[in-house]
Amino acid sequence: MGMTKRKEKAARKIPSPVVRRLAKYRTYVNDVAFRGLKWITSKDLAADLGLTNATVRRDIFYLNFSGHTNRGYSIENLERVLTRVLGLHKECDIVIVGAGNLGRALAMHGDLARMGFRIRGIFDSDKKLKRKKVSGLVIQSMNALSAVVKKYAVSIGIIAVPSTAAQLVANQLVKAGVRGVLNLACANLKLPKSVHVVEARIAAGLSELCCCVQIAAGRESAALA
Amino acid sequence: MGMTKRKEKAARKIPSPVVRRLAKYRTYVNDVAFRGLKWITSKDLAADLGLTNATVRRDIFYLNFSGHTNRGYSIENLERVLTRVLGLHKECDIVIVGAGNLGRALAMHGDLARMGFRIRGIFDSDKKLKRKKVSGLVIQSMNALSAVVKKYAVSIGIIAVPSTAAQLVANQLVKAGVRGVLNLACANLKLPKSVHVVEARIAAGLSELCCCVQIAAGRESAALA
DNA sequence: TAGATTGTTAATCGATTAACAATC
DNA sequence: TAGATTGTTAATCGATTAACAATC
Repeated sequence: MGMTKRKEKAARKIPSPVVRRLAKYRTYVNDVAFRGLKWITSKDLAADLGLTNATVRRDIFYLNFSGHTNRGYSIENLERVLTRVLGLHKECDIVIVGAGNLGRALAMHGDLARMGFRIRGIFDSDKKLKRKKVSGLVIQSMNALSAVVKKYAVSIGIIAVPSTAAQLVANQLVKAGVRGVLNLACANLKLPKSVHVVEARIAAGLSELCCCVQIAAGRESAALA
Repeated sequence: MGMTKRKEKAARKIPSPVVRRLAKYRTYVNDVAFRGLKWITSKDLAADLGLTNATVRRDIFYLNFSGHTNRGYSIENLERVLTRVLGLHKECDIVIVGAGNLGRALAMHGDLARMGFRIRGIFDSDKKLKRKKVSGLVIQSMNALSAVVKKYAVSIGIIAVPSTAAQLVANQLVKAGVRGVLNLACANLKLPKSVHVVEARIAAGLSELCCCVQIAAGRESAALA
């Protein structure tokens, strides 16, 4: 294969807790770069993100990226490496299924465009929405999904339909050929292991918070008693 | 205190990976209850959610809830216990900050109302939106936030503003007195440890998927070579 | 009864953290 | 130089899984 030792090292799989933090690091360095900073230490990065400096160095170790003694990491270079590792250095084609409030909100979402996600189509089974426009895109019927996914080699689909329809839509997306799914619905999707699923956890996140604040409240009243 | 041994056991803190799965279990049992099932085994639950039966039993063990040999768990009772543990047995008051597309989409979101989340206010700093209505609620200026949070003892705030404003809004929510924050923006919030933060991970989730599908694609082409 | 399933402990696995030599 | 900081290994911690007695 002619691969150098160095490349082999870089290619080993990054554990998903680390990937999740890398996305945070990228948001962070993006932000501090904008504010004009040039260098960041593992200590400062950790403090700002609520982590330990050991975790930060361990994570960056996966990137096969080097910092400098006494100065830390070059923000510009770290941003470039993180962007590349996360696959954000090239545009990424996505589709949105569901043109209700949530789907339309995402289609119009500035952050996504800024990060290089290109929305190649928005679909809805509701005939009444067909041919209406959202953010420059014409809403299409579900029949058109497969052709669009193939035409643009779309790798990621966003599910923004009611939870009752989520599994059905997920199946259609997978059949059409997407490799990853972002699920905004409150539903447990059952998909082949080859397809990556990320939950946006809106409803589930609120449940979790509800649980946490309840426990916290209980502790407080117990402490007062 | 007169607490029985049993109660003490139930009160011990549930680790957050477990809480996250409990929310999944609840969605699941809610669904199968609707379909008329009465009993579910740890084996079937695990298979449907992509877990091991050991994990399911270990998790339910935290609930201080008993199943039945040979039959598994009563779906009705499990649903009740999960609902209570997650704090969804009583209505939960929330506010939404940001009345853009995303904020309005959430305000109109059926799942949240169905789960017992009561939206007590929607706020935006944009004067042009003031007094407009969303889903029966009048959009209010940020000045009104604190009074509403106090009046209804709101414990959770949803951040649906552009990422540049997220930290500022988070600070305002915490100052107003919320105990938990659901963050829909792509920003790393820095808040007191006493405040629980859950990330909806829309942009971050897409990054993660982008990273995963890219690696998967690389593997495939490597396999072909 | 034999088989299925739970409840619970102990073993395993993986992620985080501590430690520290190397370096500037 | 002394001090700060990285890169990397080893130790620790916590979560998941395996195992199995108890039970129906």
